[in-house]
Amino acid sequence: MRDELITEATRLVKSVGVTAFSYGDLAKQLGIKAPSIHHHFRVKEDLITAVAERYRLDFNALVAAIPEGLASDRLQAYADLFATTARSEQLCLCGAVAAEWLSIGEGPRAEVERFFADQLDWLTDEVAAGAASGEFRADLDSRHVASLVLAALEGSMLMCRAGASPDLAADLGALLLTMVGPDAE
Amino acid sequence: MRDELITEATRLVKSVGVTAFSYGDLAKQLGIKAPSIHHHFRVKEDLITAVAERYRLDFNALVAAIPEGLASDRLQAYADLFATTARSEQLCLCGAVAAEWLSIGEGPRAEVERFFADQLDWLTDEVAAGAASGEFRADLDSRHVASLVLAALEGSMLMCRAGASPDLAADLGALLLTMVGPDAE
DNA sequence: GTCTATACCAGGATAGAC
DNA sequence: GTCTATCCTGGTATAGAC
Repeated sequence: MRDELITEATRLVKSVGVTAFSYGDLAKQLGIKAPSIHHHFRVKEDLITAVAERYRLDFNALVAAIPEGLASDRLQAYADLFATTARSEQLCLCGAVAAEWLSIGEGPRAEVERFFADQLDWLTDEVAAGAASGEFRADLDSRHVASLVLAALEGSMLMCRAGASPDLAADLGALLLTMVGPDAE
Repeated sequence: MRDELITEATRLVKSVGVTAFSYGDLAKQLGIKAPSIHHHFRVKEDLITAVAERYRLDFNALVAAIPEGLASDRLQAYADLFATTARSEQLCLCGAVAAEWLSIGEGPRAEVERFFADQLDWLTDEVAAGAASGEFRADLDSRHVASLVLAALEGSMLMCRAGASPDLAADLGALLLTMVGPDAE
């Protein structure tokens, strides 16, 4: 049941946001009563913290499962992870939580910071590897490029809700690969 | 007073989000009582709509005031508009509203869509002009590049709250200019 | 145009029975 | 581990006086 609560809460946060979802919503979805949730998560902040932690771990597992190969293929696969979320009209969980930064507690904040740090680390390594192998242009700072990729993917999910194509995240991934490729011009 | 309400509500939404701010918070800041606000905005959705509309118009005015010159200078000035917001630990108002898309009404949604459409139109023209003049590489689709710029700037504000440098938005602007420049390699 | 008073509802959280 | 009952708080909104 604890797992199911986290799963459903994750879906709700990605859809409506942290403040806007209630224990009542969550209980209704799972066929239990709201106070029962307090047995598993004493206060709402504990639940959000657990949600963010599991999201980070699950996401890292998905990233780790990206097959070896060209850096460009791996980065496109990475962008597609976000594109999947965007197509379902949801946000990256950590993006949604970050948007309400001042309304959440310390626990969730620490998890979200860790999520972004993990993503930047992975992307930085990947971009650096592509540059080292000659697959990408070598005159750019890897960590800056990594930040650009992550920021663009997070932002694209916001824009998907406000009229942009559901394929925006995937398209931006492809465009970024063109731009970092050595065949500019 | 109506103007002051919109000004203060804008600040609150950019800081804590739409759902998390109340008429009570707003009233306290302005030294009046919460019910007085209903005289100016019958329901909260009306206020959010007005906030989003004014933000869009004001932002468009700032963009229109960017001096003529090189496309790269103009784009960097554009990025700096977002960087200013990021440095104050706030979000783009429309990014914040978009993050709570399912909790807001039709009025605010329409305004936010118009905001993003306006930004994409301006950026697309600017990128196309830079490409036409030889300032930027010409093999990229202007509208895609425009989407990338906007998504990256919106995303960078989220990341600023979660540990990223306050200068991230400005840095990404500079990086994007390097990447679209004709001097790749 | 702002106030007080108030209605009304919803959310978070606790206590204690089963 | 889930329930019912309950408390408290805070939020939106209305009515009507000033």
